[in-house]
Amino acid sequence: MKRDSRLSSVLHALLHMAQQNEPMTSEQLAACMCTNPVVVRRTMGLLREAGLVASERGPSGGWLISADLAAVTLRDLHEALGEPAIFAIGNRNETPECLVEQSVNAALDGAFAEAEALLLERFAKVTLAKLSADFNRRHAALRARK
Amino acid sequence: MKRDSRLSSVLHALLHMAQQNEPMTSEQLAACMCTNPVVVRRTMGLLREAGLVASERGPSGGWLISADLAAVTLRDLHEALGEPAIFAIGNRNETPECLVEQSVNAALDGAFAEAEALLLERFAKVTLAKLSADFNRRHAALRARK
DNA sequence: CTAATTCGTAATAATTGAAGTTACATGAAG
DNA sequence: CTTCATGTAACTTCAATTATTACGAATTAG
Repeated sequence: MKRDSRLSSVLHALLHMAQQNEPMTSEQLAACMCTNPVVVRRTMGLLREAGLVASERGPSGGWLISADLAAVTLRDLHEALGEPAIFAIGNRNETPECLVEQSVNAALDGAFAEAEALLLERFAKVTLAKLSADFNRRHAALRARK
Repeated sequence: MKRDSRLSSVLHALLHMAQQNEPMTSEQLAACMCTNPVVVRRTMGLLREAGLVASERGPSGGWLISADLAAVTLRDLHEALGEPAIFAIGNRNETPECLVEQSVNAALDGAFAEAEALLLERFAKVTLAKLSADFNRRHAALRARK
């Protein structure tokens, strides 16, 4: 299974955007994320639908953050991306008649549900503002060492 | 990405095997799991390497559980399968030079590590004996209703 | 108005890993 | 020796993300 890295991608993009107040083009974002402008548009388009970013066309256009960094959490981003499947492991058959499989699924589903709940809780506690602050700390630390 | 359902599969197989004390052939197991005998052999082979099951060739051969059901946990099975990736979501780039990406990865990795730890803890608490007992309860309940 | 820029999006291919299939070798039981 | 079953290699299929190509639509500048 290929892992979905869109959450990581959009975070990367948003933090770069947070560092500068001018619109960034899909091309610029694609360059700093080693991907394709079309992929950027597709993914950022989902964030736009959720009201997290805005896009403008034409020269001097591009993408801008349109929400309060302190109010947007990783969970919001996960939801904006359509709540993709979190686990790469799953049941073979979600609606089994076989009683054995029902027992198996019940056991696995319970464990996965707990882990998912924990993950989403953690996501809900991390705001873009915190991540941006974390980045600025790292940046400052690096410059201090030089 | 296709989800890895091998854990679910082997659990299904093991519980069927636990219900009867004779060896079950790959063909029989494949039939009750709607899959292919070769897939069964490949997957069960991993459990054999971990000492959880034994296989015998020739007529009257097949697969047998060779461990104490009360001692084998879901976590053991997960490990026997080679600890496949649990999450379908991940970072784009595991070793980034970009400081922004480092902040992003640190935040995501922490959350995923916590969720994984919880899941594995849960897995470690579920033994095959418990699952088998759970199945027998369901089976008895169904027969009582009829 | 025209040209350049940038997003919007459809359609298609590449990529990745699990699962399925075919084919044949190996070993055990009778 | 024949039959039955596992052991495995090689290959194909399948599902989902990601990448790419191509073109349309909107906006700005001159």
